[in-house]
Amino acid sequence: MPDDNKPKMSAAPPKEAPAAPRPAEEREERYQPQVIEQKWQARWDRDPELYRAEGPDSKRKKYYVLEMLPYPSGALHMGHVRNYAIGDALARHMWMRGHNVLHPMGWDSFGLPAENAAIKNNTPPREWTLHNIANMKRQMKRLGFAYDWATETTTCLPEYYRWNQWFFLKFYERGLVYRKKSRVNWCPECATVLANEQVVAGCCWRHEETRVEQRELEQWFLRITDYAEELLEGLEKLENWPDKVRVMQRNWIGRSQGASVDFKLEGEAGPAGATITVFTTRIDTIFGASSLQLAPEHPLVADLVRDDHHLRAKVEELQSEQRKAREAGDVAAVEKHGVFTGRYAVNPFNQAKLPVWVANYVLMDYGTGAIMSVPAHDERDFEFAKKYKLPTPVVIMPWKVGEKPEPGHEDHHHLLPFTFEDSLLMNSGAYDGLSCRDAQQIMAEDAEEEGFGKATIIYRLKDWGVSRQRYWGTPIPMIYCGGCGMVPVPEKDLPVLLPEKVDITLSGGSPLSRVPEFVDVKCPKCGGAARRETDTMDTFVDSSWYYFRYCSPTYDKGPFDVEQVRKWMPVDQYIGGVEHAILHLIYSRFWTKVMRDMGLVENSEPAQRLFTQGMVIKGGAKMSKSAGNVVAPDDMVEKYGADATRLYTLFAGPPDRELDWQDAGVEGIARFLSRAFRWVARHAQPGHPQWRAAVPAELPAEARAVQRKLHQTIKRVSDDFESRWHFNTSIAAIMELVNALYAVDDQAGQDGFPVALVGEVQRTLALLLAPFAPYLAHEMWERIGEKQSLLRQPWPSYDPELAKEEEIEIVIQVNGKLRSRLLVAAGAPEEEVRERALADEKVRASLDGKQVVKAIVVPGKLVNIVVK
RNA sequence: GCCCGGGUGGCGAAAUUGGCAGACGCACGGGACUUAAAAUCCCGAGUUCCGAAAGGAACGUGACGGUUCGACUCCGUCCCCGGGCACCA
Repeated sequence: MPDDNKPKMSAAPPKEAPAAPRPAEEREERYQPQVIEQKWQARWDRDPELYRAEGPDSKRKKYYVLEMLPYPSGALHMGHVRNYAIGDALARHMWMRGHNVLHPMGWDSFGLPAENAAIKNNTPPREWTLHNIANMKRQMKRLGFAYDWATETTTCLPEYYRWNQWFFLKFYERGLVYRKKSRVNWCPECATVLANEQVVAGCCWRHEETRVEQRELEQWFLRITDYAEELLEGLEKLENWPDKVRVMQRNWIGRSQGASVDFKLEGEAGPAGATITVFTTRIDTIFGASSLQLAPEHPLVADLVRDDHHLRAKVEELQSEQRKAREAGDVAAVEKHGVFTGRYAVNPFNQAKLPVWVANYVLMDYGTGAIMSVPAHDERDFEFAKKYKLPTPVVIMPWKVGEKPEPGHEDHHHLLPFTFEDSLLMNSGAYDGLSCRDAQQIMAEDAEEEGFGKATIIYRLKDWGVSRQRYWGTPIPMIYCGGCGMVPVPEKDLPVLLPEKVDITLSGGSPLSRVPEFVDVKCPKCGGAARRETDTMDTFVDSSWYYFRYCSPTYDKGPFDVEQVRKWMPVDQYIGGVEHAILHLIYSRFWTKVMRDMGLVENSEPAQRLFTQGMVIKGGAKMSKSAGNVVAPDDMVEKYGADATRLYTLFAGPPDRELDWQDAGVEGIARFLSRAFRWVARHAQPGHPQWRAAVPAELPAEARAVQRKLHQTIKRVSDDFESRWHFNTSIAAIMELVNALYAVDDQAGQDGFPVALVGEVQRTLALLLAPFAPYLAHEMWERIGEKQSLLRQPWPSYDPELAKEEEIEIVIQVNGKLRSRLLVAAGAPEEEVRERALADEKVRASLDGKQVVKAIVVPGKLVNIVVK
C-alpha cells in the first residue's frame, strides 16, 4: 500500500527556473504498471461480487453489454483485446451512468481446431480446450476486464450442450428439422460438411486456400428458409445495426419476386406431357422468349437425352464443366454454351413452340433450374442467342416511358439487349401497351387463373445444414430403428453424452460411428436394437443462443430461466467482428425468432444495437504466424502494462476502422499514463482542509484556464460515449488535459491553482480514465483518499458555463484567405468585430487600395472580407 | 459488373453543422538536467520559395471540374485501395 499520501511538493520551485527538474534525492515515484496492476488484480479477485449485476430489486435500469464469445484457441490475440477493451469501456461507463450492467463472458468451445490439435498432439480435445480456457481466462483477468465470472458459460460441457439437443428436439417437433440427401459443401481439410454460410468465395471459412467440394450426402437441416421473409423484414427495424451488416444479410437472403410458368413439353418419346416450370422476374417479356434453357443437372434432362449418345455426352460435358467452374470459383467468367435437345415446349401465353436446350449458365440450385430465354431483354440470353443464332424478338419499346425516341429508333436492333423496366409492352398480343410493371402483375394473375403459373417469391437463402462428420461437437439426439425408422431421443434421456475415449483420426466417416457403446442403443419406441446418429452439430448452433444462457447460467430446468431472460434480453449492445455478419448474426436472429414462436422469449431480435469493430493488422497485413507479424497481448502487458495495451487499441484509431499496430505507439500511451500518474502522485493532498472544498467562483487566470480545460474535457469524453465511440479523440482530450496540468505544474496547490481545484481535477481525471485504464484509475482514486468503489461513482458532469471560452480568437480572411487573427471577448457584437477586422493592420496591408465589397462575420469564428 | 467503406504530413490520425487543415500521439530535430547515457522536462516542425532574423508569400486533404464570400466537408465525372455479392433468371 502506498504510504506516501502525505502532501508533497506544495512549496514553489525556484521562480527563476520553473521548468527545472527536481533534484535527484527528491526523485519522485515512478509509474510501475506491473506493481499497481498486480495489487488491484489481487483485490478484484478477492471480490467475486464486484462485477455482478444487481438482483431483482435493483432500482437501476438494466443494461446488457455483450462481446462475442471467443473460441478458446490457446491465447488471446489483439483482435480480442480490442473487442473487449471497447466492451469493457462501455460496461464501466454504463455502471458509472447508474445502470445495472450485465457483462458476461463464455467460451465457444466445441469445434474443429480442438480436434485437429488433439490429433497432432495426442491430447484429448476436452483437455486441450479446458487448458486453453484457463489460460485465456487468466489473460482476460490480467487485462482487467470487468466480467462477472459467475456467468461463465462453456459450450462444450454437457450442462450447456444438453440444451442444444433439447432445442434440436423442439425444432424437430415444430417441423424445423429435417433430414435429406442433397448436394452439400465438403471441406476436404476439415473432413466434414459445411453450411453455405461457411463457404467464402468457394473456399472453406477456416481454410481460405481450400476449395470446397460438392458431395451428395444425407444431412440434417434446419428450416431457416421458413423465416426468410421475417429475417429480411426485421432488418428494416435494426436501425442500430451497421448498414454494412444489414446489406450483407439482405444480399444473403436474396429475395427475388417474380413468377413461375409451366411450359408443356411436346412430342411423344420420353416424358411426353411433362411440363417444364421456369422461374422468371420478367414475365412481362414472355412473348419474347425464343427458347427454354435447362440446367445440366435438371432432373428432366436425363430423360430427354437418354436415347441419344451424342446428346448425352454433350450434356455430361456441360455438367462437368459447370462443376469445375463452380469449384474454381469463377462461374461467371465461363463462356456460355449449350446443346439443343431436339424437343420443343409450348409457351402458354402465345402457343409458340420453343426449342428446349441445356445450357451451362443455368444453375440447378437457384429457382427451378430452368429458364425461359428472352434474348432481346436479357444480357445473358442475348449472349447465348447470338452464339447459336436464336431469334431475338423484341417485346418492349426500346425507350423508357417519358423519354423521347431517338430518330431512326425503328431499327432498334443495334440497341439490343435492353432490359429496362420502365417501358411499355409491344408484340405481346392482348398485353400490348401495358407498362412492364403492370404487365408483371397482370400476367402472373392471368397465368394463375389459367392454371399454368403464378406469382412466386424465391430466396437465395438455403436451409442451414447442421450435420458435421466430426467428433468435437454436440451429438445429434436421434436414433435409427429398423422397425420404427427415425426416432428422436426422449427428452428425459438428455443429454446424449459425448463419449470421452474416441479414436478421432480421420479414417473416414464420423468418429462416433466407431464407438459401439455410443452407437448401439435400444430403440426408445420398440426397445429393439437401434443405432444412434453419429454426426455432431455445427458449432454455430452453440453460439446461436449462448447470450440467453448468460442470464441464468446454472439453470437446469431448461436452457434458461425465462424470467431472467425477460428481464435482461434483448442485448442492449453487442460488439464483435464484422466477419460474423452472415454467419453467427443470421443464425442467432433465426434462433431468437424460433424461440419466440415457442413462447420462450418475447423479443424477436437478439440485440438492440450492434457494433462491429475493425481488424487489427500490422504492417498492412492481417496478423498471422505465417506472416510473422503477430503481437502477443501477454508480451505487451508484461512490457507496458494492461492499461497501456488496452488504451492503445482504443487510441490508435476509431474503433470501427482497421487498426495498424505500431509498437512505438504503445510506448507513447505508457508515457501518457505515467505523466498522469506522476502528476497525481506529486500533487495529491487528500489530508489538506481544502482538498474537497468547492472551487472558488473567482479564480486567477491560470486556474481558470485549468478549470475550463477540465470541463471541456468532460464534455468531449462524454460526447464520444454518447455518439460515435471515437475513443481515440476522448483519449486525446484527456492527454490535452494532462498536458495543460503540466503547463502550470509549478502553480499546483498555490494561488494560481488552488488546492480545491487540484482536488477536483484529480478526482475527475480518475473518473474519466476509469472506463479505459481501470488499474491506474483505481490507483489514483485510492491515492487521492477516496474509499468508495470507483465503478459505482457517478460519471462526472460538466458545467457549460465553466467550459466556455471568455476570449475567442477570430480569424480574418480576405477573399477566403487567412490574413490575420483577432482576440475578442466571447459574444462581442458583430459590428465591433467587423470594424476591428477592417481596422487590422495586416488586413489593411493586404487590402492595398482594393475595393471592399462586403465583410461576412461568422460570430465566434471568423470575418471574411470580400474585395474586388 | 453491382453494392458498401476508405484515400489528409515521414507514420497512426483530428477537424461532430460548409468557417484557422494537420488536434492528440509516434518517429525526428534542438535545448535543459547528467561525467555520460537512459529517463524526465521544455521548444520546433505540412511542402516550396523569399529573408541574416523577425517575418512573409505561394502551394497543399486521390485527379479534374462545379456551387459558394469561403469546400477535407456539398454536387458532377473519373482514378486507386479494402470489403461484400455475382451467369441469381
